[in-house]
Amino acid sequence: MEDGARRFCPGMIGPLPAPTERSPTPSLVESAYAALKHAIRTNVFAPGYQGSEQEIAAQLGMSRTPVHEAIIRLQEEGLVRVLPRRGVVVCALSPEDMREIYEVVIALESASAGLIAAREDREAAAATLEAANAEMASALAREDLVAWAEADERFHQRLVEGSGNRRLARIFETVMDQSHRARLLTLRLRPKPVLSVEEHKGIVAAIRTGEVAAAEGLARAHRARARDQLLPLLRQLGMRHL
Amino acid sequence: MEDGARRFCPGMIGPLPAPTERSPTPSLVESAYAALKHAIRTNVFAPGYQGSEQEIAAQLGMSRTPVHEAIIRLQEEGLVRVLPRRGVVVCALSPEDMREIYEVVIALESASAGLIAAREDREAAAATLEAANAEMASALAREDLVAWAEADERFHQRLVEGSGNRRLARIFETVMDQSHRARLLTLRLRPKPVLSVEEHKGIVAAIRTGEVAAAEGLARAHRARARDQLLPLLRQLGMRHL
DNA sequence: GCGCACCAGCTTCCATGCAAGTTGCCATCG
DNA sequence: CGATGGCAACTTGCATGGAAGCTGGTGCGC
Repeated sequence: MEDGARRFCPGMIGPLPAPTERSPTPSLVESAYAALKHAIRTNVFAPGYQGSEQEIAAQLGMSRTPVHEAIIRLQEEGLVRVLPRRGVVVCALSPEDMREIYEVVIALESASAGLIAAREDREAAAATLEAANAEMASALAREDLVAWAEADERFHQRLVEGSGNRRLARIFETVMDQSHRARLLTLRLRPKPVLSVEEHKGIVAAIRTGEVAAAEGLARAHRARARDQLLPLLRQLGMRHL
Repeated sequence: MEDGARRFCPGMIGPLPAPTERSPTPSLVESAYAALKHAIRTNVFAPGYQGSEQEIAAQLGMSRTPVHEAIIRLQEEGLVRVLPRRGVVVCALSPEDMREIYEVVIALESASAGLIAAREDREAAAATLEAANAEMASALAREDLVAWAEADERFHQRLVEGSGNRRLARIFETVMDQSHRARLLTLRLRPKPVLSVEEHKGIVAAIRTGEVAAAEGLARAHRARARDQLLPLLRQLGMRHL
């Protein structure tokens, strides 16, 4: 931040989060990965953005190698694509992509809800879900859409983490990373999400009573409704991608 | 294979598939990735195997860089782990891991079966599924367990590909790669898989008639039974991992 | 005999250089 | 004026060398 000569250009990632901090030696690859992912998630690198590793490396103050390796990871996660000898581009999402993502999310979340409902210690998970849901209600009452979205993300994150299945949670996280931008951008285009809190309550209730099938069904219905609300909106807006 | 001077050593991957072939320039990274993945899947690199990039690079006849990048991809897929400054080790699977994998597979496959059953062109998918199932029956009649396993893999692969959801199929493939070894090694320990063909027929029938819920339920039940057959076996054998 | 500090060897991490391939511009020709 | 050939700039692919760090063994002290 204090590196005087550095000019801000469109698409600037900024220097490394904390170059001089005493963290447990995060490797440069790790830093580049985190910075790039953050830049993509927050739309600093918009979909379709095309840049060279050289240029990104310069912005991050490191050489091409760690940037190259970070990009390989991001490509594996479906966030960017490397065009050989042409540069790296940030992947855009078509409505078709969003449909795919919703189908995967529905499968994972409903399975997770069922798994939690079948656990002995389901009450603990239910409590943390309820807390996140309360934050959503509070944010909605304050008309704070950003806080609502963050709490909603927390609710769903805890829903999959509560399953006790790390693989499932990791896959979910990857898919959600892909669609983060889309949710962010449509946040203010959608009708106010008043139904979510109630539907979440239903899921939590089914988990509490150990009704596996009900928990699965409600989790699925919740996402299906959200999908049916979002997809027509995207198509209607003629969003070819993003 | 004919490259005379090359000696076979334990854990030898073999030289690149076809060093002089006129393929459309598969990059060295791609070659290394494919070779390593194959070596892991076929147990040439057994779980727990620990080696250095240098050594692998020498076996593949390339420098460290492409090997390093291939390993990053494999790590992202959960097949290996890089211990900084210590080398790379092939991940082992605990019974716990297998439980996780089955849960994810059940979620993805049942969703996929439902999606196919809801498609207009479900008959085409049903036909290819039926063909794979016939190969399974034939192999079983010949007592050819390896052929049976290959056909079974094809059936399930087509089941997820038929969903028309590329992300779902890719995730499924990654998870199946992780568990390929385990299936391979327990193939001869399990009772003969006589039920599979019949259960597959049930799934295909439900798809044909467009019974979404039935297709989902049967796909789930099929994998759940396989899991309940395999997991106790693994624990019973005291398999701490693999 | 036992424990601890040190050191040698090995490993990945990262920077850099060269090579190969693609793009787009520009001069040249029809 | 339009089309085409070639060249220059820029890109990633890959090799290699130095730096930093972990491990395991060795020798010293107790």
